[in-house]
Amino acid sequence: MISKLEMFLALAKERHFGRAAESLGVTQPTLSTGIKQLEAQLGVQLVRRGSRFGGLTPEGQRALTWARRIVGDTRRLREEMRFSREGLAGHLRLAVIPTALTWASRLAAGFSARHPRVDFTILSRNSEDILKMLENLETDAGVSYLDNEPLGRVSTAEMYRESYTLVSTPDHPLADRDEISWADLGGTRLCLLTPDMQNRRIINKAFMDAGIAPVAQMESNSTVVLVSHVASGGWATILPGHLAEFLATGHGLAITPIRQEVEGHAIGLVAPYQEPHTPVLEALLREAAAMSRD
Amino acid sequence: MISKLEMFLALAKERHFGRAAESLGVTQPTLSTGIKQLEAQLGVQLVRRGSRFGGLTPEGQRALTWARRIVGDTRRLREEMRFSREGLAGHLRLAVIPTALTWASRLAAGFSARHPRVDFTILSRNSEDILKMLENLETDAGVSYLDNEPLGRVSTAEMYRESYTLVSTPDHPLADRDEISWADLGGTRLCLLTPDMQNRRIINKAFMDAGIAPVAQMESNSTVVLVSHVASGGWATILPGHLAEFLATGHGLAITPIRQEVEGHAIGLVAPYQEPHTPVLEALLREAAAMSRD
DNA sequence: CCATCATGATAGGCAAACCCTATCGAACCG
DNA sequence: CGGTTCGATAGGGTTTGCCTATCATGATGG
Repeated sequence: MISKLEMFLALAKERHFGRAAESLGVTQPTLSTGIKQLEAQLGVQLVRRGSRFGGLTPEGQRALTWARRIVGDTRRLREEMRFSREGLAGHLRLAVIPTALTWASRLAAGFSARHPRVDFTILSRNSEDILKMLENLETDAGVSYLDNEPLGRVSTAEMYRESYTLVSTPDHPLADRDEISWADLGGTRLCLLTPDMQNRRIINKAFMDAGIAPVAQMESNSTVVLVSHVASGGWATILPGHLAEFLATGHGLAITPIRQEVEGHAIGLVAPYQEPHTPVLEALLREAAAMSRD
Repeated sequence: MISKLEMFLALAKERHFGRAAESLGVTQPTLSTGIKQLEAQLGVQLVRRGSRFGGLTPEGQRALTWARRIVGDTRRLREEMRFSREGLAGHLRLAVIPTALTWASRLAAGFSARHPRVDFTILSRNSEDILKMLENLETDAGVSYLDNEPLGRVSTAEMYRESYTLVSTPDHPLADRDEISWADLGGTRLCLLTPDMQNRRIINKAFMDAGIAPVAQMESNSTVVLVSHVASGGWATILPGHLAEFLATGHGLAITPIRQEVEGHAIGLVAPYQEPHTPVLEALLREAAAMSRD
């Protein structure tokens, strides 16, 4: 039964019988009959079929929600038992927004020091993808904005709050100011994250609130690109303070704080909501919460 | 896998291999190997074994929580698919505190009128048992106090608030008063519910607050017994107003309201918390919430 | 101290389920 | 119309599941 549900999840994700089968390491006929049996057991059609995959039926959509929960909880059960057998050990997958990568790395390093037998995969993703990955069981936890988008059923632990800085070459007209405001940035040639990043949308909003239009003449989904462009001259970018410091050191760049009217957006760990949590997630949430107190 | 988890649930409940097997309709060796396989798959021992069942290990306790969720969600998945196939039809099990039985019956009757193909089992239980039954998947929903005990992870819909009355023979010294207070009941020979019922504990507390000691000379877990004792003469009992009216009519008994200082305890539907709910539970919760507005 | 009982584990055999390879049939594409 | 993609179906070997029968171990009691 559970293996059928896993097949169903794979099919819903891949939207293709062959690829779904391959992703599970079974052949296409196996998956095909598996789905058919699942439909027979539940007594409803889950998948629309023509001569190819035609999407889920409404019942299929509904069943998908339950399947995710059941399969997710089963994996968590297994994981938890493995932990009680081997102690905190295994693999943790983290999906992180680009501007929080240094914090995620600190989080993982700290956790790793305490629990040396846990290893990590850290992926850079935008905040929307992170939520999708949590839903699809493709990541164990995320690091993202906590207060800005509907997060759904998740547990969170705040790690820090963002404040922004202008990163520029020292000869930039604003570079020697102690502090600037968003409005000061009116004519600056900027290099910013792509609009699928929430950070970019926050910056856009800050510009709008200041009554000026954003002028992103160069976009990237990587903060490394932003800073290397700034270093190559003629550009400036806006980054959270901690990240600016990390990336700009050694390149002879100037960092100028931008005045903040309200408290910055909270950033922290996001994990699928469960009662109870597995021991690793519990420990990771504690570790993340501890960082905010430093 | 899921069938193994069901075996594990049955074993945890029965605490006996043979009976657990019987309750599932399999033989004892089947269940025995099933548990053994589950332990092998999870890599931990779940059950302590001597020559007989020796309780769950700590890992087993932990696994039990997950197993309940996984098996419960699987049943809900099946149920929901059945509903999308056949419409609202099937069987709904309700566990109800004795003093709310008439309301539960109204709830079920109203629901039944709207959804004729759903039938009911209504069991009278104390509030503690109701929570246990919800946990063990032995009932689909309960009707109980909402504001008094830790309810755990449940959804609720308030139906009404209790107010108490004295039920007595007309010759009782308090019977002709418009309203009495708890303190007035000092010397009365009372017939009350057993102390495992929360209603009784509430009454005890009311007496304590009024500075008098409860004098229950006759106890029962059935309100029918209470009222029939009152009718047989020489006794009085305390019941929620609605129930007093229902049970006392036709027996020539007097009903005297007891003055209430604060708003009465909320009573309502209690269902396992899930996101999303199954269609039946959704409908039942709506039906229950609607009753409070009448 | 031995006979009996209760309880769970183990062995052997049969049936069902599972998953593979091979193949088919329908839609789509140039 | 020939080629290609995609999912369904058929047949067969292997595995799993469940049953009956039996065994091993403590507890119970005379």
